[in-house]
Amino acid sequence: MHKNTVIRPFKAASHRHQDCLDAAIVMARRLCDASGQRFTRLRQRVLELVWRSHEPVKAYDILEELRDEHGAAAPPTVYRVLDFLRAQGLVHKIESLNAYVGCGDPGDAHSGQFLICRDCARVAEMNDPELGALLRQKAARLGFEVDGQIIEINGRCHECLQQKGETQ
Amino acid sequence: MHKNTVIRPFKAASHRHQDCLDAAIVMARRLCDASGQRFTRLRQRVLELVWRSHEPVKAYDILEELRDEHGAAAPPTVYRVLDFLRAQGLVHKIESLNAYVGCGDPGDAHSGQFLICRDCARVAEMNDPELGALLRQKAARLGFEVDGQIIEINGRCHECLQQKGETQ
DNA sequence: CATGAATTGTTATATTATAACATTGTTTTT
DNA sequence: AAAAACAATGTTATAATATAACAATTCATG
Repeated sequence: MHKNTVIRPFKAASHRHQDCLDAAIVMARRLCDASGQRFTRLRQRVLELVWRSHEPVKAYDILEELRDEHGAAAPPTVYRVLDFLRAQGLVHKIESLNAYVGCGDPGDAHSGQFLICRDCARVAEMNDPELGALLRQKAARLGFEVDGQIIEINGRCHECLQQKGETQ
Repeated sequence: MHKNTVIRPFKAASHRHQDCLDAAIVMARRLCDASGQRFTRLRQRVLELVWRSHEPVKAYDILEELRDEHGAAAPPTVYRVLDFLRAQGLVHKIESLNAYVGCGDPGDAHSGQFLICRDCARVAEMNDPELGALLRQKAARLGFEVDGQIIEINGRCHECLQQKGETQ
């Protein structure tokens, strides 16, 4: 038995998303408590918004949402909280989209390996040690020492491939 | 004998960079001719600016340079040319930096695998088929079909690691 | 040299992100 | 509990990155 490398799968449309959200919040609170960080109302709310779905969320969408429910709110509010959540490993940035997703396995520090479906826009996360190891190995051949990597894979998820099969 | 996967190496400080530049321009002209695209003066100038060094170049830096030498020039001018050069495979975008680098092997369509030195800011490019294959394999396990990937590796290049050893 | 297509110019604006400083809230010390 | 120290958030302004929409120009080609 080995650890599953898919730490944030493509979930069936029927899944109970509230469970994803709840789990993320519980875990976040636990990690912040453990590391002496404050999991404030604002930070929780932003994390909830990032976890609103399995699609990446834009900073300004979060901002708009906050404005609706919370009055003021300006860009720094959102970016600061996102920076905090990223520093805690609770959220990843998808660089190629300028958007953010909840981490599928916070607590285990990692850079993330993302699968981005071009049809449904959902994002899955892997954390495959073989991939990381191979990358480090290839880099090491050039004398390059790896700190972290950005891996974002574009394509089509299983579900969308099936639907495509049906209609075409 | 196998094809070298390092298609844009970290060059020694002493290398004749003019050769890099010349080679890029010659190759670009050849490829554009072959595919019936026009390698205009503007396109050549932007490509030269991207190849000004082995560090990624920002769109607005190119814009400023164009303004100095060419009068007008507005953002769309630069972005359009960059889009053209990317479409021809002559230039890659480094997503995590919002910056652009010349492709080390134009003509061979690929997404690129970049090594980014956090000390000297230079970028090397690999195109390792094993990496691509492993990624596709891992993705395929989830039923995911890969179109392209973004791989950007942060760390320290050989040269900077050595210098670090000297001074610390 | 007229025409149509591609390229570039121009103006305006959208999107993403940070700097700098003020205020509020929370913990710690006294 | 008051004061000090620190962390978090609010506020205002602006920087950095990118695109939309339409006009003018250039260029191959008939």
